[in-house]
Amino acid sequence: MTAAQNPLDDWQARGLIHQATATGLGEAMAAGTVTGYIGFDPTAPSLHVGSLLQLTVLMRLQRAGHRPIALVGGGTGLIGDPSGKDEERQLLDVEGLADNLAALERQLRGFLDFEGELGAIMVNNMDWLGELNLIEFLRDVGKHFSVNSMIARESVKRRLEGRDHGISYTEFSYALMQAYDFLELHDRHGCTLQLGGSDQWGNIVAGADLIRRERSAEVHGLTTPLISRSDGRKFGKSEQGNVWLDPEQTTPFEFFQFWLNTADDDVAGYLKLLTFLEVAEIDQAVGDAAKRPEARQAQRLLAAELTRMVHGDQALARVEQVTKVLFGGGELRQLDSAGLREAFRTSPRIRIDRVEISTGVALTEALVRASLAPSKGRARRDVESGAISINHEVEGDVHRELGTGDLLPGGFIVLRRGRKTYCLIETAG
RNA sequence: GGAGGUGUGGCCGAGCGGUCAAAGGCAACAGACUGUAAAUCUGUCGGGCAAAGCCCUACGGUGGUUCGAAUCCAUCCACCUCCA
Repeated sequence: MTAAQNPLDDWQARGLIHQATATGLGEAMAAGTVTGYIGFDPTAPSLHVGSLLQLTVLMRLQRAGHRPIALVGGGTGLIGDPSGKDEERQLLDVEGLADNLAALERQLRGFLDFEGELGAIMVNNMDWLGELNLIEFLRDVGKHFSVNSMIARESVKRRLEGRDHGISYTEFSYALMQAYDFLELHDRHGCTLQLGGSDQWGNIVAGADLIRRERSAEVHGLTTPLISRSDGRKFGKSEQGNVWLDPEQTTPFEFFQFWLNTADDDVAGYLKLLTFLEVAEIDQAVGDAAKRPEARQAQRLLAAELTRMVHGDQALARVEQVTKVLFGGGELRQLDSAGLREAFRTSPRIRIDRVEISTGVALTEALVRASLAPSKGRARRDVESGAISINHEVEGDVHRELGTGDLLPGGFIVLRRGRKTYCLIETAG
């Protein structure tokens, strides 16, 4: 582990800092090890790309020689954070939450180093929130919170004004829980820094205030900006919905493609926010890429860096191979069976009986079964408009049947609709 | 409690007895162009089939009137506006 350093200048240069407490965080970081935490909500069984920024911030903290704490909200998850929400949340049920927590912890462990002197720490706030005594909590913690200032907070105010929204006492209390988390981590692990997205600022400051009052200690808070898109749409969603870090939910191929499709205007910012490449290196790469925008080198760099970080070198290599075969030209027949299998490892696939193939399967039928078309009528229209290709060759005949002659080495057929939608047919039996 | 209005395809919105699987717009899908981009243009856009045709399902629910209903009537449901 490297000696502690102050990474704030670098963070500033990357645009990572949205708001920070005015106190001497930089000095503290230069002087010695700082322990900082970020909380992750167990609202889903996987993190998605929206959490990636927080994740990398913890990694940066560790790389700069400080100790990161990853907190999973086993307790707060039962309450629900009103920040940034217009409506009261559906309470999560206990079993679902337990599954989410386990998955979340598993993921987080993959990104941080838990070994050694400055090893990361994993905590679950259920461990202390679950044991709280209501009377004591209200006396010790509640006493430090003024309802007057709590209702002045933007996230609460919005909910008080909207006559059809409202906010329950449950969610109103959320800020106290999170503030208490900070205090608890301060006591348990000497944590003096809380990081988070810009929507967490209020909760973070509440925690810092609590610590100042209860422990007379000065602690720090820092928030990252919301990742935006130049076209104004919400970051983190593809056509298929959320982009998850779990390869079961979003395949490495889809993950890679998501980043590869980043708009030119966004790519430099994302590289700085999310990758560990040096700022100068990024500027250089983006500058070079701009000379030949069609090659989209900057997007390739971004996609490669993040795919490697989340899914590993092997997955990246596979994904790049798939990308090359799918978008680089039609050399499908040159690939041997193993290569094909590898290239389409992450593609959707269906099985069709070998016997069935040998007697002929209508193309329209196959398209429906492959989920490339919702109905045969639709499949027919797609074929007529030249959208469908078999093994990378456009097929315009509606009455075309798939037969053994279409099988690639290894017994596959590659069906494609449009440019980007694929399905692999495997034969079985 | 009283008066009135509205409910149409993923969304908005026309239609107000047959020619309506329902104008138009948006979204979506595909094609051309391109950089696996944006914009633009073109086509498609409920489902099925031996398909320029036929059949099924569909205009909030149910039940009627009619040769025939998204369109008329009754009733129920939902939402909205106004009055008190």
